[in-house]
Amino acid sequence: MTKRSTKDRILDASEALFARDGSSGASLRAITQRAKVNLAAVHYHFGRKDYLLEAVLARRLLPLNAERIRSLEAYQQKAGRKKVRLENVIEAMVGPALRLSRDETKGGRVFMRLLGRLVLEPDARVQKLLTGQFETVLKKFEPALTAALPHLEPQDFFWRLHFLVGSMAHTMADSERIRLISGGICDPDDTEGTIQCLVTFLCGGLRAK
Amino acid sequence: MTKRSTKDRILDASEALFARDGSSGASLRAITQRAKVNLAAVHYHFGRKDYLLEAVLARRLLPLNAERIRSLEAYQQKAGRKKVRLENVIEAMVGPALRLSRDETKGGRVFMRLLGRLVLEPDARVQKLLTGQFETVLKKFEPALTAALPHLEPQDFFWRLHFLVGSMAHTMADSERIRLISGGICDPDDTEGTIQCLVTFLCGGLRAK
DNA sequence: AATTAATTCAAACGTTTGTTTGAATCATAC
DNA sequence: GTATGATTCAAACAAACGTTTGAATTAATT
Repeated sequence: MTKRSTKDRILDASEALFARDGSSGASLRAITQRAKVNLAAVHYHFGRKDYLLEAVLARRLLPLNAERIRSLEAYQQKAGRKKVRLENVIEAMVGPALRLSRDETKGGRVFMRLLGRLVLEPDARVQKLLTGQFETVLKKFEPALTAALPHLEPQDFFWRLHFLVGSMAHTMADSERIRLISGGICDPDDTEGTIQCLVTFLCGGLRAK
Repeated sequence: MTKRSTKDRILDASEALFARDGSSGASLRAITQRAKVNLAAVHYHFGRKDYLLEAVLARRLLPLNAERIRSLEAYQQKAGRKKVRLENVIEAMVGPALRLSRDETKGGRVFMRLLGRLVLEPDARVQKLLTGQFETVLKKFEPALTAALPHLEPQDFFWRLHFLVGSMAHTMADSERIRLISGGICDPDDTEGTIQCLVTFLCGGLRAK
């Protein structure tokens, strides 16, 4: 077991504490203490607390969105000249995110909770990063989505996309509440089952008259 | 124009700044300055910062959930011995919340953004208040929901309820993003249109095979 | 009008915050 | 092995934080 670098240890600890306590609630002292690292190391490697938060975000988000696009392109290749089924488009969109949210070796739940919190944080730099990433993904997905939903007017299209994002974000960010309110009937650790359930729900909603 | 009481001014300012900066990011000094009130007034009226946050929350949440239940009961009365249509059950659930989220005289957008942030905040007291309120509402709605969705297995039932909450919360909390990503096509200020669009989507998702 | 209670106020309390500094330590290359 | 650059470290910085205090002021009651 080779121990992780200072930079990675800081990123891991930041991810956990930003997620738990919020970006202003998590102190650099708590972070460096958890990372077993000197306080000044944060400023040496990342410059400022703000930049640290951005680095935490980018580390997971860029690979995630790359994976989404890769997955969509795989479905498109498999469909050949025919259009991709709605179920597959949606799976390419929410599948990678949900799998990441359940993969503890890559931040998993912790990162998703952080992401959920940051969506509503009005910090300008964070927002720019988030919406920039979202628009990149949307641009890739929009043709496949409109093709699969030809009868949907633009207004309804965008609204339902908005609702989709809400369901997805909530499912990724808050994985334990469902276990509680369902009295143990639902198991958020069953990743593929959750994805299938979510895709069914979303396709039903997207296709609704 | 009779000016509002100290207590109300503090609550209003807290609501705005908690929503904008988070519960730890908003300082009591910023709050009291905005409320044009002495710093110590917060501790005099609310005791501690934590209690202030709870008071902000309770002020809007208790009336909202009362209104939800009242609305459902109105639909039940109108339906007589027949069961209430799914569309109406969902409208009773999301309608009052969305109307509140668009009513600027009652906090409106500001409160909903705060609510969205607090859902992912693990503060024990806040969580207890939130889940307690949610369970009260769910207990009232569950019979009507299962009656309107008789073929749904319990597992799917709870999952879809979870997805519903996500769409609803996201729509209430983040009202301007939709305008941006839709290029102005969608108008979040059209409250009743948004409600109808959301109800349609949710019913489609809930009924999906 | 006098007395009591409720409220507001300026000032200070001790912590904790993000950030900086300059020396000490480590690794690498010559 | 010595010089050079990268990294770590303990210590300190000023600023901002939540909270407390006790006197001043206002409102309510007798």
